[in-house]
Amino acid sequence: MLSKSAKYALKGVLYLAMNTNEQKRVMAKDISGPINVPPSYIAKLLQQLGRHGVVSSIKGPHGGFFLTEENKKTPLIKIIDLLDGEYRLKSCMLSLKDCNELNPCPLHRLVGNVKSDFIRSLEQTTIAELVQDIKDGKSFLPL
Amino acid sequence: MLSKSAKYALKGVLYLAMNTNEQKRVMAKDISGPINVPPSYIAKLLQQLGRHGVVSSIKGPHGGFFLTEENKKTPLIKIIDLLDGEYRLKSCMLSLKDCNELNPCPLHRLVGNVKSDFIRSLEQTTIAELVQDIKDGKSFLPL
DNA sequence: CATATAAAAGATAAAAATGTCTTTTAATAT
DNA sequence: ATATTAAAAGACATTTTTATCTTTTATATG
Repeated sequence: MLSKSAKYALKGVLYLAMNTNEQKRVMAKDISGPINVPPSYIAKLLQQLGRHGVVSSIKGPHGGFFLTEENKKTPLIKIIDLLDGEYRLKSCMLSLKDCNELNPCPLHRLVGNVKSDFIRSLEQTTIAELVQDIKDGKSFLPL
Repeated sequence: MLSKSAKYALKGVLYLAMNTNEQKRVMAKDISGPINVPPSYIAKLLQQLGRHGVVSSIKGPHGGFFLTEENKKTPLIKIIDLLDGEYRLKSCMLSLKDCNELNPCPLHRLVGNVKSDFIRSLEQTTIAELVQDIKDGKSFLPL
C-alpha cells in the first residue's frame, strides 16, 4: 500500500508531533527506538522531510528534529507523496494511462469512490488532527 | 498500491478471459503486446498462476494459455494475494503488529471502512464479472 | 577561538523487485 | 520414431528500494 519509507516517515513525524516543540528537540538516533526504524534510515527520511518544510531541525548541541505548530498543519498526503510520489496512490489500479471516469478500466468501478474518498481523507487530515485523536483516546500508540 | 507483477497478472488473466477458451489458446509471446508487458515476464507470471489453478495451459503445438469457465470464477483477490502476498493490501497502514479495531493506530479510523470495503470487493468480484462489464459496455479495454 | 555536538550530504552496501535468457519437459504432427 | 512446438523451470542480469557508513557543515558552549 505505502512504501516502507512512507510508513517510516509518517511514524517519525507522528513521534515528533507527540514529543517535541520549538524548545524540546530529539535526535534521529533517539527516535529510532521508539518508532522501530533504523537510526540512519529515519535520519535520512527526516532530512528529506526537512527540505520540504514538513519537519524542522537545528544542528549542533541541543539540536535535533522537532515540529513547529506550523509543521503540524501538514496534511498526511504531503508526506506520502514526498516519499512514494503521487503516482503510487493516485494512479489507476492497472496503471493504464487513459483510464478515467468516462473511459474506466475493468477495475475502475470496483475501486470506485473508495479510492477517491481515501485520498481526500489523506488530503484533509493533518498531523495535528492525528495527535488530537491520540490525546482524546480515539487512537493509540506505540508506533 | 499493487505491485507491477500483480497488475501485469491481472491484465494477463483479463486478456485470457476475453480471448481464450478450452479450444482457443494463446502463447505468452502473443499476449505480451496487447497487454503491454514484457514477454518473458508475463510467461513467468502465467506459469505461477497456472500452478495455483488460476489459469490453464497446454504445452506443444497449438498449445498455450487459456481460461476455463472454472478459471473465470477466480476472485480478483486470489491473483493479488498470490503475487503481493496478503500482507501488502491487508496489513495496517503503518504496518503495526497490534493495530486492530479495539486498539486502532492513528491512521486506522482514517482508512476506516474504506479499506475493508475495498478488500471485500476484491474478494467478491470474479474475473467473469469483469468480463461481463466489458461486454455490457460498462468498462473498457485496451489494457 | 577551540571543541564538541548533531544535522546535512554523499558514498557505499545489501536486499528485493523487475526483467531476460537458456535449458528442460511435455505435447503434437509428420 | 523423429522433429517441432510451446510451456515449465532455472539461471542470470538489471533496477529500485532499503539500509548503513563516512565526511562535511552549522551551531552552541567553554
